[in-house]
Amino acid sequence: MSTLPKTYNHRDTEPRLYEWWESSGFFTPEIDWSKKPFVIAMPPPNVTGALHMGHAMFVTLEDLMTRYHRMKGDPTLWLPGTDHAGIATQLQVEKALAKEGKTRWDLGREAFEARVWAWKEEYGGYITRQLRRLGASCDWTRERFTLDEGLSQAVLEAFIRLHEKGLIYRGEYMVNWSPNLQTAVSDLEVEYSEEEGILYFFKYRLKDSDDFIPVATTRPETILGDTAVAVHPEDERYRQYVGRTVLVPILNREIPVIADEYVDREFGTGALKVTPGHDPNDYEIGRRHNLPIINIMNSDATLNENAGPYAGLDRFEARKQLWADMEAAGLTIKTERHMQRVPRSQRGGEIIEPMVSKQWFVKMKPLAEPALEAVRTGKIRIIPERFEKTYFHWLENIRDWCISRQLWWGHRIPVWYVDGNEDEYIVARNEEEAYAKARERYGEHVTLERDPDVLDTWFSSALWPFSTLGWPDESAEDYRYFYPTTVMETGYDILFFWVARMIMTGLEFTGKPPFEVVYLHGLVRDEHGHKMSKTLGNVIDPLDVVEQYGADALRFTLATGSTPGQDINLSMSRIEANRNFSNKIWNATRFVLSNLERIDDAERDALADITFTDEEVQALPLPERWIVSRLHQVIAEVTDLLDRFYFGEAGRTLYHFFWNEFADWYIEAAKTRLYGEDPARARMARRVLVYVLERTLRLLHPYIPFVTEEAWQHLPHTGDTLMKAPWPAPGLVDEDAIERFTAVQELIRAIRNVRNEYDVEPGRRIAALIAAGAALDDLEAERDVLLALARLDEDRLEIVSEVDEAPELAAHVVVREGLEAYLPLAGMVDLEQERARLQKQAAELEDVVKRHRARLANENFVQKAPAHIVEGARQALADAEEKLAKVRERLARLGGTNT
RNA sequence: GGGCAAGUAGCUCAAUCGGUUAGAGCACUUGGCUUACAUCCAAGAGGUUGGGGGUUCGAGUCCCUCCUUGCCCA
Repeated sequence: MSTLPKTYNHRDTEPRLYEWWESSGFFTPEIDWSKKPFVIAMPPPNVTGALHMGHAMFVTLEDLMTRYHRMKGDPTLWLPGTDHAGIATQLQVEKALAKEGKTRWDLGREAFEARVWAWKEEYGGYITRQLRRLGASCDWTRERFTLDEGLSQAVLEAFIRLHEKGLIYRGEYMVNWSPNLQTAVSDLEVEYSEEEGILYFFKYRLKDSDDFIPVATTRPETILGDTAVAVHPEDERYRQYVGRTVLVPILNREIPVIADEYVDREFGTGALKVTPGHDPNDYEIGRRHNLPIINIMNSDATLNENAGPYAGLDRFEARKQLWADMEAAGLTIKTERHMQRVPRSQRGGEIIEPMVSKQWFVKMKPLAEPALEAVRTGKIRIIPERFEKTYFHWLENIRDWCISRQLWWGHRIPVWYVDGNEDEYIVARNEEEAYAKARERYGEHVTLERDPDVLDTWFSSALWPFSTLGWPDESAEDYRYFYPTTVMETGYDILFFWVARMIMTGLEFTGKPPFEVVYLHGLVRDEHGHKMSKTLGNVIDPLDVVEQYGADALRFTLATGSTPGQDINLSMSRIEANRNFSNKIWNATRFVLSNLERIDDAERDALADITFTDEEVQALPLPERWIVSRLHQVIAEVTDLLDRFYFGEAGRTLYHFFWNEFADWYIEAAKTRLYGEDPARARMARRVLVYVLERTLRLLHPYIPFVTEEAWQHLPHTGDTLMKAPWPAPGLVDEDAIERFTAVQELIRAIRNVRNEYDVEPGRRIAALIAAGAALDDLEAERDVLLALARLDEDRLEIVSEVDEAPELAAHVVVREGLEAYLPLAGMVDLEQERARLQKQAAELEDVVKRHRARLANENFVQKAPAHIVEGARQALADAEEKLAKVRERLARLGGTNT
């Protein structure tokens, strides 16, 4: 033991233990068909991403659940993996190529894909190694990647089945176009920001007239794609123009004036230009009125030939030019500053252009219905509950999902076009099958060309809980045993992106909800609630924290510092405090070990698998009966809290128990036995120390796996690893012992308090006369504890049932009914000071008495409140009255005015 | 415009879906290296729970309203 360092060293310990756990196969569950497994599918991080606090958060919570259930004896699988992250990864590789002065087009599709795979091989291990540093006890032998052979099969199967059901279709619709990425993105991948822009007012001149309709727009370049001007049917100002023809500025194309109720008469001029090709609302209007759609933009957001003289210009350049030309032509009216919602790409941040384009979509309504039902009926429970509302609202208003992406990195859409005709196509599992089908339908000489697009990454993620377990092979053992999974734990920010879609696909393809519980955690923010961002420079790197304070400290902070669905502001001081907690555990263990150094083998063996029967607990002295009972209470409490997903509360309960009860009180009390004369008592104390410590390590292990395992390995134990030690079973709780030891604690605290108030040096032993009342036997028996913890003088400690003649020059404390102490602090007690002290106390007690009297005087309270509450109030009142009487009595004796 | 959340000690957070002295950690004050730990120990101070109104015997907790901040959706 003397070899154990004074401070716990997480830097050496954590990697060493992790390597040992993993190489020992502790993370891999054993399939036992007689038991229901506990399963979590890890939210797959981007394969080439870097670890951030969000990952640390999910590792903390999922590992906590995983370790807890594993110790409870459930076959537990936490299945890890990574996501190919189409856009993000492709961008990274394109960036690397750019440094060589190349684009993906220079390489060609095949070479580029090879390049991305090489990139994945090189950097793909980073993130998973980082997850290991946090202590993630997931089963790496089952690690999956969304582009794996198996998962790709699942994607194919899902696409084909949805297509066969008519739930996948291809069509030309308004989509969100990212000019930077040159791909369509889904509605969810667009964010709207409030920004100041300019509202441009201009004239729509009528054909064959000098008259004009004033129109306002935020995007003048779209004028070139206008196919109508719309006014409200009841708008007196413009009614006369409905049905007439106006001329598109500069182009002089003829377009109609139409009436539509959509038009907001209050906005701008009350007349709306309609660009069905480049605005979602206008697109709808266009459909209602059968307006032609003119696309004026190329995929890189330069204008195309439909823009006439502006063809080839960038969208913003064209805006300037066109406006200048219109000014010259006298068609402009004015410009105004204007707050507008700008659609920006969730990824790159560039302005998204609404554009009509041919894409693949999933029809969502039929999928959404069962998903709504599953949550409504409670087959899936969302924690915290309030997110159910958000979930319902989104699914009830769901729109079709654009799943095609004009990228090269991802699952290629399994569609082949026939003889260059995009309207004729074959859906197949591979080219061979596609040709076979095509030949059957179109004859021997058919040629096929595969759709160049890939699927949205979320399409494959949506299948994650079952694709990772072997689906579509429903006979796969893993699929049969581990599916459906138990808990889906992730951030609330991807409730729509991911969780809802998993539920929809799970129900659609497996007929079962993919999990029972959705547990949503909040975002990790900086100390003052700001979102961590590189530009703000407030990013806290989990790896730095792990290096400085240890993974345990970070985990405990994340686990206890938040409630579900609530953002957490991560404070370094809290992490430091939790690092200190690890150290506390370490040192308590060192203390216990130091007392096991000289014991014989028989005793050591007996300590290895220690339990206490109810009879044994009852036979223990008071402090031991107290701490063991408290341990048993804590076991029951923490187990219950964990089962109800109250991870923060359970963690805090353990922290408090370990530090403020076990370390601060029991260890101190145990010293009187360990250093005393009686070897049997010392042996008894060792048993209790080891028992309580070992069980508490088990309870804490899911939170702080490293320090607990390391400590446990040094203690006498059975089994290889704490990871697999059984979750502690509750035992006898002696409420009476808890109550009586609490009285002892109160007495000691009261004496300490007086010592402090009178500035007695901590080392000095003082005399005491204790009127113990009902506590007489306990105090007699635990005289040593009293002496040690209150620092009393052995020769001048008198414990009696009642005091007849109270000493004059002594500080007086009333602990509770019948329990008082007189401390004749030789030469230190000043009567004036003592009177003042007691008077202050009396005043406080009077307050308490008054409050309880008032409550009990209330008829309604006594009648309506539950009996135990009323009884509690009566008890509290009696208590306070008794104490007050004693204090007053003492005051009277000291000759103080009894105020 | 609609929805949701948050507002509690100087700071960061709790308070287990109504029960009475609102708890921690950090910071602060006083005193201590007491043979596990100064990453420590003992004692202490610090709150009208954002404002106002209501329901109730009883409200941080439920209802209404207003203010501030953040998020989601249109």
